[in-house]
Amino acid sequence: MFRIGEFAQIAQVSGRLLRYYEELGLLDPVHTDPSGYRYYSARQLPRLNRILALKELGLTLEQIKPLIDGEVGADDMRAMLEERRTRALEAVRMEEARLRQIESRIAQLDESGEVRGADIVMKAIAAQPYLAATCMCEDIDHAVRVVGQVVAETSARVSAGLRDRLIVVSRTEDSQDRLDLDIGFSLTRDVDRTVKLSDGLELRTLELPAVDTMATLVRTGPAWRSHFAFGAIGSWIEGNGFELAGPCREVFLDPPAAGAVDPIIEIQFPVRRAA
Amino acid sequence: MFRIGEFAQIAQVSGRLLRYYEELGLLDPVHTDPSGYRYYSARQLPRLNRILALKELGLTLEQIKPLIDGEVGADDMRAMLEERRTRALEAVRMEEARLRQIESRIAQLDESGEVRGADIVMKAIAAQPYLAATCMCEDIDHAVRVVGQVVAETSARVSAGLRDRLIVVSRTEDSQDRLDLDIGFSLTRDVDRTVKLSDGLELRTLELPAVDTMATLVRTGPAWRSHFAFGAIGSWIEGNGFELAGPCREVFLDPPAAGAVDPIIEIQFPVRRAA
DNA sequence: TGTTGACTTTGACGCCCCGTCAAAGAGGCA
DNA sequence: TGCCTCTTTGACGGGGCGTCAAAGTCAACA
Repeated sequence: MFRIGEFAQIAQVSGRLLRYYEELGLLDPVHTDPSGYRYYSARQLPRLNRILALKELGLTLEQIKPLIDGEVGADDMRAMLEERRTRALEAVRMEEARLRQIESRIAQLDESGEVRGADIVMKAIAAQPYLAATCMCEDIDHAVRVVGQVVAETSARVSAGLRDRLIVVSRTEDSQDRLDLDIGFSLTRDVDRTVKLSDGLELRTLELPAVDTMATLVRTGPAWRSHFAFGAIGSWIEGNGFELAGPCREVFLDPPAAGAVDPIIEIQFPVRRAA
Repeated sequence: MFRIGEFAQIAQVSGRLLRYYEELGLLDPVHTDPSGYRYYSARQLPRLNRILALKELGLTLEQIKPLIDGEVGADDMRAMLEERRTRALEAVRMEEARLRQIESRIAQLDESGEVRGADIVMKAIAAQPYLAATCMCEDIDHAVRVVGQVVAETSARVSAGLRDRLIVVSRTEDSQDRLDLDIGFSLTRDVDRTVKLSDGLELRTLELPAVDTMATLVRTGPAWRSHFAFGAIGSWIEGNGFELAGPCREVFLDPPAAGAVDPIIEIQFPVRRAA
């Protein structure tokens, strides 16, 4: 029979923990004397160790309680372990991703003295209805002009209420010299209609698919500077063990009406873990 | 200018989080009207995203605060990142170990329907002074007799106060058929003396070295059953990616005086990560 | 102009597993 | 008897918000 201090020392735990486990009904002392002193026996060590071992597996004390009381069959035990395994695998991957991100940033500090892509964030984006015109543009300036045209004509022609935010989707490959774009607005309601604009442009309803892992970066400034943002996000994707998984999007978050003042644009790249 | 709900939706965070960050001084709304409504601008997204990105790296909000306010130079930033990298690496290894343990237990359930080695726990053991006799024993029975002899003669001959707990250290290799043992007591004080016992045995002061990673298992029952416990701990070590790193110990936790009643023994194996 | 109904406010509690501190009592040694 | 160590109960804290409650605001529609 040991008092709590000695027992704690043998088991390499704190007295506080033993009291807490008693409170939870996980491990009662074999005897408590009238003054309140707790007494433990060496024969309780296997039970305590079983608790600690299960805790190591990542189970909560709540989950451990029925397990050590033998109130659970092998099947339930298996199910719990399988579930824990899934979570643990997930945790390993998350920690590895975290590690890659940290190392990527250290590398950036080392080579440039500053951190680019400091504000790249991964999100999940839900599917959304989309009313857009498809257009092959010669160059950036051409694209900017078409965007202005679409904004102006759409706000005039399309009834209010279903317009939400201006989005440009770019299916452009690096190798191409022309830009393959969709230019239009995401919708708040699911509407099916077609709108003809001037210069042969035509708005059609499409659906922007959901993307679970979307690398996003918010930038501002004139259009020709978007080049830098794309570069940053590209090296971030590479440095963090991802690869491109679809066409990128540019979401205009600020007043899309006034084309003059610096727009705020969120660039979105669908990505997946590189093989 | 967005109200909190819309801004939260754009940034894919909760309103609660935005209020919390304001409370911490991480991100103030651009404007708060007399009724208390908060208003945010799209231009605050980069700042919010920077916070979120740093949080992804595992920094605490406390640490992030000076970083986004630009009150920290590149050197301090580097130091923080290096420190985080160390921690992240550690976390990866811990999660991997956890995963191995879980999988090892699932495998045990699959092949035997029960979990052996359920109560194996890793501890760090500090160095401790040790007063012991070295003895080559023919077999287990011989060892048990010598242990009884050492216990009886030591408790009679050695002054009280420096005796603590009976420990048997076994340097025996699997291939050998004789047991190479140290049998003696750990000491509470550092004493240097030699004690002669009968049958040519001699107690000398040694030091049990500290072990950082010690796999331990508490068992009870007669000596010949220790075989099973050793088997369990052996397969645990293998199944969890460790390997043996030194002589094992048996620590008698119960009254070492009475040799008859089932002793409670903690078996300790020094281990290291397998290469 | 009133009435919804959706949104927002502050405030508080909860979570998970204890570490840590405080004040007061108990046990053991000189 | 005095003193020192150990133990008791009780409470707070922490990290990063989620969640609920009660009350106030806003915009749209009848």
